[in-house]
Amino acid sequence: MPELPEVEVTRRGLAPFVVGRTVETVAVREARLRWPVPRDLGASMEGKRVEQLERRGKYLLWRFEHGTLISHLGMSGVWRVWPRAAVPEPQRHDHVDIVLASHLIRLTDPRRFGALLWHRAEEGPLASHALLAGLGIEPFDPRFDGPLLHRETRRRSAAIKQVLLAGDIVVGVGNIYASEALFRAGIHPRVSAHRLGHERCVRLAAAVREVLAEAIGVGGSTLRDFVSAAGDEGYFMLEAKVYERVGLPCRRCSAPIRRIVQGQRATYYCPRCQR
DNA sequence: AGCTGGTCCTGATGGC
DNA sequence: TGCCATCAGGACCAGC
Repeated sequence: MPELPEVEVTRRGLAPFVVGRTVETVAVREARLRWPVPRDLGASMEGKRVEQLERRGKYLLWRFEHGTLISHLGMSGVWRVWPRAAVPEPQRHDHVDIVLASHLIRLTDPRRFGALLWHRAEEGPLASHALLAGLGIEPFDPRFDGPLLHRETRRRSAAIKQVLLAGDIVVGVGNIYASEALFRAGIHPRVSAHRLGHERCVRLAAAVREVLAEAIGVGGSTLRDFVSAAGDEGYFMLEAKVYERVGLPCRRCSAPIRRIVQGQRATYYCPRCQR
């Protein structure tokens, strides 16, 4: 399940092969994703140079002068890089190939929760795109801190776990790292967001940043294998303190970790360390 | 077979 | 009454 760290590691892995390169051809062979991949994607990109590869939340943005390829990995999406001399036969869940001079970049997404859309520059600023406009602040933006989190949660009565996941205050916190960040901050996942005091918001903001940064570090250590990653290990995870550890002893206090369901999603926490 | 999950969408609810 | 922000639930999928 790609969370922000996976997307960021993907961005760093792809960038050397993509930025400053010109797209030769695009093949859309399985257009069914969350929304149909535009058939004329090739016409939009072929012969054009990728200026930058950026990330906003969990969206990966291929910036061209005249537009942007907006990509989301959903639940199971992976971008892989192949030398053109060694490209394997397309498989069932291979959706799109982007062919550059020396490498081919392939999007695979079995569950099809991902997205691949084209935004023309003349439509207006990318940040105003419907998918991006409502996103919260980046966790590594220096403006994201405890006071901001405190201010933004005053009107939110929902559980803090679900407010983190909503992504309209801070982006990039998925189901795994929401549990992990709350454990690190010592906050019970069911606490109403607006009940959190200033001090606890300071701790939670720091925990979110730390957990995500450490996870990027873990994924970053695999970057040297990014091209033709033979192991197909698209995802990675920080050593979980609570995630999927129901019944196991808390690594800090040994109390059994609990599993609850919030918004139809699993949450894990330590009943003694988190209040 | 039934359960899982990230995000968008829709429709309901709440506050003013 | 109306509006806006927030909230809850449903839908989308293949793989186990």
